[in-house]
Amino acid sequence: MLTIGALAKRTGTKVQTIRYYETIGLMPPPQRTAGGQRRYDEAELDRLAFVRHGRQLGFSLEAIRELLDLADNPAQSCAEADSIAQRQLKQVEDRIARLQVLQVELKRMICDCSHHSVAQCRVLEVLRDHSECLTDHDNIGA
Amino acid sequence: MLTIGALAKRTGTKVQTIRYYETIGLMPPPQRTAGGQRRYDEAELDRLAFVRHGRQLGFSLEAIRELLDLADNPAQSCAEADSIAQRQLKQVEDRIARLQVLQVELKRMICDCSHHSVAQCRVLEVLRDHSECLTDHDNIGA
DNA sequence: ATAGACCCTTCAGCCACTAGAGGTTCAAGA
DNA sequence: TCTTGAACCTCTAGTGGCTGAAGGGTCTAT
Repeated sequence: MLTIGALAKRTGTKVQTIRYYETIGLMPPPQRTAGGQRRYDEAELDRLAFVRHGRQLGFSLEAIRELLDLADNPAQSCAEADSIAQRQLKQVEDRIARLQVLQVELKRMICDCSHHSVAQCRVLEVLRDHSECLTDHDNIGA
Repeated sequence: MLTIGALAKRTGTKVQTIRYYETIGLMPPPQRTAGGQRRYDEAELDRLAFVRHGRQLGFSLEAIRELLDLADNPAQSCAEADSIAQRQLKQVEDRIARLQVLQVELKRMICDCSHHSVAQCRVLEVLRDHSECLTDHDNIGA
């Protein structure tokens, strides 16, 4: 039986995060000692590893929840798991594309700016200039 | 004089976001009509455009705040603006690299999984399997 | 028996917004 | 001048995915 700290160490998770997963119902309530401390078994370690690996791949907790449901009912077709992964891949590819646009623009900003005064600083100029704005006004934060 | 709605439209920002920027001190408190509505001029439009462009380039609001301070004091060297942009470029490049790793792994998951039953589903299998875990346990969320 | 490493709950905070409730003001048309 | 209704106002709460801290309790080795 693992303490929460041991489980945390073995999965590369913080203790608080494991408790957080429990409060949102992603991890089941584990056994407790007489004194009220959590004790975990191998099945729970597997489940947490699944969750963490999904997070590393960029899946949202909601997507992971769906995948866990699928894994719990293995009789169905895997088409749904496939489509969740497809959605995720598309998101990742979109993000890469957008970041590459930014990369180009940042490089252009930087290489033109070599320690002149702020007044002619290319970095600030580019940020100020509307005409050099990216046209995509949406989807900022992702 | 622009209403907040007009300003929002011209900068591709939501009205609430502009008010939010004001509460956190990123935008100055604007003039008000007798009835208490906000009215903006061109200088404020420029400032907001600067902020939004910075956001599109992935700068944090804190970084943008620093850049605005620099822009307000144009006598100094631009070395600092440069280094903010350098930091930002490095972050962007890190993100791209990590996303490309995920992209490869997701593609591998998907192309091996063509509508078999969940029991042999590659998507779920990959998520379950420790040995195929990414080694990088940190830096999940970014 | 005691030390101290670990665990518990609860609450607040992070970032960058976004949404909604419930009310007020403005500008254009009749 | 009056009325309509779109746009504005403040305030509060919620999002996702955690993280940190306060103020305690428990477990285990010595």
